[in-house]
Amino acid sequence: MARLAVYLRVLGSLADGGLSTISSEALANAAGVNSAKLRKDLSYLGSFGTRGVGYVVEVLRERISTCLGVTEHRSVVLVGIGNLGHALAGYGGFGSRGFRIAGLFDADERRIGENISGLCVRSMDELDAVIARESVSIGVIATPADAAQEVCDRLVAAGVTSILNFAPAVLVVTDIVDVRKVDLAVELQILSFHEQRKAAGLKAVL
Amino acid sequence: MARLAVYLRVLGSLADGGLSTISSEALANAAGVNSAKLRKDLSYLGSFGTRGVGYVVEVLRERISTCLGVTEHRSVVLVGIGNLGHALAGYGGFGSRGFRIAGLFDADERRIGENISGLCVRSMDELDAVIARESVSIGVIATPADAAQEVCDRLVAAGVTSILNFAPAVLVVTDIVDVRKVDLAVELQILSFHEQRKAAGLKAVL
DNA sequence: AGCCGCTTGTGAACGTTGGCACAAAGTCGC
DNA sequence: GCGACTTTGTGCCAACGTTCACAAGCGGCT
Ligand SMILES: NC(=O)c1ccc[n+]([C@@H]2O[C@H](COP(=O)([O-])OP(=O)(O)OC[C@H]3O[C@@H](n4cnc5c(N)ncnc54)[C@H](O)[C@@H]3O)[C@@H](O)[C@H]2O)c1
Ligand SMILES: NC(=O)c1ccc[n+]([C@@H]2O[C@H](COP(=O)([O-])OP(=O)(O)OC[C@H]3O[C@@H](n4cnc5c(N)ncnc54)[C@H](O)[C@@H]3O)[C@@H](O)[C@H]2O)c1
Repeated sequence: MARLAVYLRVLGSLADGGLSTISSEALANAAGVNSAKLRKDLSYLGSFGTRGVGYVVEVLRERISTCLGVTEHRSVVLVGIGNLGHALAGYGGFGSRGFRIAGLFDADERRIGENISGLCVRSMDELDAVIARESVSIGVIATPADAAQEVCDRLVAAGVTSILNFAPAVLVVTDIVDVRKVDLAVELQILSFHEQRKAAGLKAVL
Repeated sequence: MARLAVYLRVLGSLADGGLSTISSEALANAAGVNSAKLRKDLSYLGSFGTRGVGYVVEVLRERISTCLGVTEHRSVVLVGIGNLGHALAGYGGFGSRGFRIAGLFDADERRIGENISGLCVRSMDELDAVIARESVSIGVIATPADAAQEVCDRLVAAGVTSILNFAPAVLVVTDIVDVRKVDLAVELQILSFHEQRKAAGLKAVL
């Protein structure tokens, strides 16, 4: 479930706030979901809440972390260090969530060697070696759409089994490989769709 | 439905490729979905495919565009011009999908006046005026998580009714406002979760 | 013109997800 | 120690999304 990750993030802030236990009700509010749904989600991981009190924040965090598999730090490679790639490479949110950037790669010779917050942009030739050496299982694609499938194939061939794709392209992969895509334009169009609906509703009222 | 936007994008490439009609089967493959699902999606917009032939690409594009409300160019404002904000501001994908960036805003005085591909970073003081003047209905938040709710409130107060949030924070809003969030860490954790499952499955086989 | 094959549109079955509501269980106060 | 209150865990149902399967409709071919 996608919501587990959100719970984990909220629990993080709560732990920083010094709270040691929390009820499903409160956590559900903070995460923006129904409390019953939250309890059902947690019940998938086993039952370890204390009735009448709630959940111990630390225990819960650890349990969810284990389930998500972020206890052992996973390595990711980032391919395509353009506009977006730079932002991702410079983003601190990777490390704090249990992910390590094992390498930055780009096809453009001029970018190779560039240093971004401690990491050096590498040539695509080194991709296979780095993936094998650091046993990378996740690849992030931030290249233009035309190159996405090609890069994807290379990543899969090198042993990557999960891909996060920012390019507006549909990737075809073996079914042992998981692909998630983030498409800004799609998100905006969905919002636009709702705007459209709102406007239509308004007209209907008049 | 979120998939309409994907269909539209795929149709765009197909139109560039010179194709004039397409069957649900082919379009479904290109978009990575089931053909029955695609037909059902399209049937929501009315029935205008030709049996035995398929859909006329141009008609379909126009119909979906109208439905998504991207025919009239929508304006968006972008708040928080840091790492990510720069990438977004410099991204060409907005204009080509029917969105116009009406303004870039940041709280940091040092960023104000900065020029990013033809757009000038403005002070937050001008936010309300720009939103009103250009009748902006969509706001994009790329500030740190702490500032997200505050910025969100300002956007809503100024008249924005749809928000795309990149900050890892849960926003609370009136229910006339739509919020979509893009959270990189959550995406990675979901992939990590599947990796975990794969590893567990592997162990079960042994 | 009539038949044939292809493709759409949709009804019905299915699995999944979300939400209510309540019993079980544990804590806190007295 | 006991009762009352709080909160979890879950059974049940409704709604939604997905998939299959097929009849109806259209174009092309003869
Ligand atoms: N910038 C954004 O805000 C944004 C938002 C959403 C989606 N996207 C998408 O993300 C992708 C990247 O966007 P961008 O703005 O960073 O583009 P960009 O052109 O700035 O960067 C693309 C990078 O990919 C590299 N590249 C090209 N072909 C490659 C290959 N075969 N192998 C390895 N590297 C290769 C290029 O050298 C370049 O550095 C695009 O598909 C874009 O549509 C960008
Ligand atoms: N960089 C990434 O790849 C990435 C990926 C996913 C999510 N995010 C999230 O996106 C957000 C921005 O990331 P970033 O890397 O660009 O951070 P950043 O620190 O580089 O940029 C944040 C910008 O927001 C501005 N800002 C701060 N408070 C503000 C306010 N109250 N009003 C207006 N502007 C304000 C700052 O001046 C700064 O320019 C963060 O929440 C981050 O977690 C970033």
